Formats: sequence, structure tokens, C-alpha cells
Amino acid sequence: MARSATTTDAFAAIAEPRRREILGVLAKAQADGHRGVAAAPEHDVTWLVEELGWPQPQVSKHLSVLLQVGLVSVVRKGRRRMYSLNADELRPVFDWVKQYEKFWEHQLERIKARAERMHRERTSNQTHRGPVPPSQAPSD
Amino acid sequence: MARSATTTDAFAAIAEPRRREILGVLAKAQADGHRGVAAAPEHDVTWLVEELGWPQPQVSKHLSVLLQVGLVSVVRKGRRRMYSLNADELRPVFDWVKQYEKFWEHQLERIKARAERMHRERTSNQTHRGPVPPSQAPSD
DNA sequence: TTAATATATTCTGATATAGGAATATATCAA
DNA sequence: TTGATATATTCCTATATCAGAATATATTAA
Repeated sequence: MARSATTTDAFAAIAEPRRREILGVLAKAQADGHRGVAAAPEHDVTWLVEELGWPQPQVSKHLSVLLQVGLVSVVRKGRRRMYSLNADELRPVFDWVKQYEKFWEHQLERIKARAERMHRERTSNQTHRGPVPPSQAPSD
Repeated sequence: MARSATTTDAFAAIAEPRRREILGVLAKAQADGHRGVAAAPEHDVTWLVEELGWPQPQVSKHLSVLLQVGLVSVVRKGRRRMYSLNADELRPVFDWVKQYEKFWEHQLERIKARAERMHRERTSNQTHRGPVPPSQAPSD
């Protein structure tokens, strides 16, 4: 078997930085309101191409993935297609990652507690690996 | 070019469901404390293999990816390697997706407002696509 | 030393990208 | 009808997976 398809779910779709960028541009466009005037929620592919500076086919292909996953919606308007953000589909990602919030929320307390512990204790005999642990392992 | 490497960042790493599962198991193990006794933050590969029910090489390989991205840490202990969750590296994902929270936070209000609008208005002439748009595009 | 245990690594094959280039399709304009 | 514009799709290639099987490596036990 190979890697799971990018169109499997939001997790797979947003793994690609460029797709996150597209969502970001659409979000910005939707959020930015000028002087109380609501921002445009929909946008042209041409507009996106200009905004992103990528080749049009590339933009279209990424939009296709986002569409299949439901992260964007389309409305045909003449020969144009108006895309808009569908942030709803990001909720599963949010909910999943939110579960882990507690692990860094209390980190400060834990670090403090460990510091005190290490004042008395003196364990060793352990090798360390892994990218820069937030706190030094007591490897003395 | 091909797809970006799974070891590029947390986004790429957690695109794989099995890797999310591993993180989930490590999180559960770390969170579950029994009768005020702190849960074990570190775990054997063997323990993970039993917990997950996958072939050992598969577990090791996924752990390798998670390690490279920094989502887990390792401590060697005899012939065993104790892995532990490093949720810190999930923060970028959390921060990114949190930006989009506002788009579904106010959704109820928007839906209500739109419902009222549609009571009077009656536009149509637009083709729809995309997975169940939560809201009709107000094309006025 | 030899065996057993714990874990990582290598090799293989099927597959799905992502980007680039070219092209097809649909719609509007003249 | 012919041309122009907007967008999608197809073909190509290089690459990186993921699972499975087999094997290598390191450590402890006998």
C-alpha cells in the first residue's frame, strides 16, 4: 500500500503547505471587512492565482483537493468559479489537536516541579535522543 | 516533485491516521493517573505493539517519523527504548487551526441572519457543488 | 560463548502524489 | 462563427511513501 490519499480527510489535505496557504488567503479575504462592509466570501480562481502567484493549473488542482475534502465550496458564476472557505471541515482537526492542549498548558508547572525534584534527586544512567527536549534530562 | 516528506513537520506527520493513533495511546498513558498516582509518561515499544496490535516494525517505523518531527522523545533503558509524547510540537498545528475557529464560532448567528434574509429574498440561477455547503451563498 | 529478547533497518512492490507543459472545455464577446 | 477569457483536466516524470518480510543490531541471560 502507498500513502493515504490527500483527499481522505482534512488532515491529509492540509499536510500540503500550499493548500494551507490557499485556505489562508481565502480566510483573510473573508475576514477582512473594510469600514463595516463585509468582506467578499467568494473569490475567483484568477484572483487566487494573482494573490498566490502560482501557475493557474496548480491552483486549480489544489482547489480540487480542497473541494473534495469539503474545505472549500464553489459556486459557478458565468465562466468563473467562485471559491469560498468552508472552515467547518477543519473542526475535526481542531478537536483532535485540542486534546493535546493540556500537555503543554501545565508545562510550566511541571518544569518547576521537576527543577525542585532535581535539587534533591540524582538519577542517571540514561541516554537521550530526540529533538531538543524542552527541559534537559538529568544526564549527569 | 513528489509529495513533501512526512518528516517535514507535524502537519505532514499527523496526516497518517496510524501516527495519530500512536500519539493518542501515548497521551492516554500519560494522562491516566490511578488514585493520584502519576501515569507513566514513557513506554516500551513492546507495550505499544501490544496496545496497538500492529507488527513491531510498523510501530518502530512510525515512531521513527514521529521522533524525527519531534512529536515523541526517546530514552534508552537497557535494551528497551522508552518513548513519550512530546505534545509541544503540536502547538503549530493548534495555533494554525485555531485561526479558523472564528469562522465556525459565529456560524449560528450568521445562519440565523441569513435565514431572515432569505425570507424576503429569492435569488437562484446558481449551480451548486461541493460537499453540503453549510450556508447558501447570498448572491445579492 | 550461545541463546533469547527488544528494537531498528533494509529491501521490495504498489501507489499516489506534486509540479510542468500542453490541452480540453465552457462561456462570453465581436 | 471566430476569437478571447476562465478554468479544469490530462500526460509526464521524479519521488516518497506504506506495508510486509527478512534481517541486522544491541543488550541481557544462561
